Amino acid sequence: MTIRTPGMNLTHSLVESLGLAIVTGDYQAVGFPTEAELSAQFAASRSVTREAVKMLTAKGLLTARPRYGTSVEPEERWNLLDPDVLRWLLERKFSLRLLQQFTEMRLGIEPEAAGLAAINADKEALAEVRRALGQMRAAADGEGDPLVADIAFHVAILNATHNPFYAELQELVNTALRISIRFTNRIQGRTASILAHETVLRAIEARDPEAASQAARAIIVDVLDLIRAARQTDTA
Amino acid sequence: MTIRTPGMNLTHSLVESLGLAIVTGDYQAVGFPTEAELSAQFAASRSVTREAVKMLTAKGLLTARPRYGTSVEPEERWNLLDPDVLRWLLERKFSLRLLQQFTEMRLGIEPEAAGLAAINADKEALAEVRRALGQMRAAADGEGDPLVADIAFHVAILNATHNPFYAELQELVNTALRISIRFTNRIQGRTASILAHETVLRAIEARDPEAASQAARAIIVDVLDLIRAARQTDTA
DNA sequence: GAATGCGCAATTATCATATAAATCCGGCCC
DNA sequence: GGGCCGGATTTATATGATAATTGCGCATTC
Repeated sequence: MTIRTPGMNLTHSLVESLGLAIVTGDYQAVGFPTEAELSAQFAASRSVTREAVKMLTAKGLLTARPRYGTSVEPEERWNLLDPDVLRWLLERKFSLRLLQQFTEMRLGIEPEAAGLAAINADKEALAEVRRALGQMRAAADGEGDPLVADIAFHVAILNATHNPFYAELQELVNTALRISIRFTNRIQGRTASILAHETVLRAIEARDPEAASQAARAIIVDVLDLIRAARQTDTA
Repeated sequence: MTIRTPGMNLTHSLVESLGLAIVTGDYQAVGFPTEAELSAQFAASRSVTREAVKMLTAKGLLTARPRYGTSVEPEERWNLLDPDVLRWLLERKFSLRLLQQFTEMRLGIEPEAAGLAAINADKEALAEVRRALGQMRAAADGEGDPLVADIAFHVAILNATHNPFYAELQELVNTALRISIRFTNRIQGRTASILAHETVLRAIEARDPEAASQAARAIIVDVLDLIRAARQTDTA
């Protein structure tokens, strides 16, 4: 617990613990501990407790009012796209429903990003995408982690858009892919289709937004169908 | 300055001032004031200053280390999709480039959302979309604010997806639309095309994702072309 | 008996001060 | 020249006190 981790001070560790607990649903909407209780519980001073609560407030997870106390905000107010909140969401129990929602989001983002990349990508950005594809090929031959390579490919495309809002979604795609691949591997020994990824790259290189978009979309639709099928049999 | 605004305490007001200043670029990467300087500058105690800095840290705008001081994070680390950060971005000087990036983002989000809405929308969500379209029609006859109605329409579709990640982007779409419409009105007396919006609604009602997606896309592509044309003449 | 206003109490908000920890910088030692 | 050490600066944490906010119960009034 008291491991000395650089950049991991007491406040930060409180934020992590509380954030994870809140997202997991450990606290009901009412009855969140008071400052005094939290301080006692974590053996921290009120300053630290208050600063941690403020950080969680900034992420939309908490709200505090005098006399009333601190309480968990309804889920609609959470900043789901905040990297921390997203990570906490991932670290809690696996959920097919959540994975589907992640993936539906990717379906909006990535095809359009690929199209935009076909328009905007410069030499360096293109090189990065190529490098990631190379890593995927190497991983297929047993050299390197296929998961890392796959993620690098998708992230490289987001960056190639040169649009900061798409770049912002790296975290989401990263998260979605990690649990996605964990899931698809469980279903079948499927490895990421290198051919499909190569098609995306070729379209971007050819400066063909429409084709890039279609190719990227195909990859995700494939995954989404798997997930929907799995949910069907789960609930059936 | 000391207006008693509910839910607008000293810490919050500090967060607003600093957040806006940072996003506007008033502070260079190095040379951000120390806690002591900030406290003096805003006539607040160190606790308040520290808590404000923590909230901005939680949004990715700042970072603090002992001895080194507090400094502004590079723009890539900002949580651009945080509602507050987004709002500060809007409140700073108008920029065609930023508007284009907002709109490119909408191009990823909204068509897919419309498609998803065609699959998932329930009675209530559909009614909300219809209601917004009604408001747009009324506004065209001079009854009510057309901007509000237009935004309500787009937001209603995001909610109709029943996917919390799309719902999360209400703020972005809201922001983008507000400056977008301010801009398009400046270019020409164009009012939002009710026909185009109606096409989206009909497709959703018909449970036709493909058509809904296409129709939503058409609306945004239209705006994007305007913006790109304007940027062309600006830089030419 | 119901509505209204008042005051108590609980909780966060703010302030003030003190101490600890981290780390940059300069100088010293080898 | 390079590594080690100490001082100084800044944030991190602790602590205690006071102010502001507001839910809730009680009394008061009609």
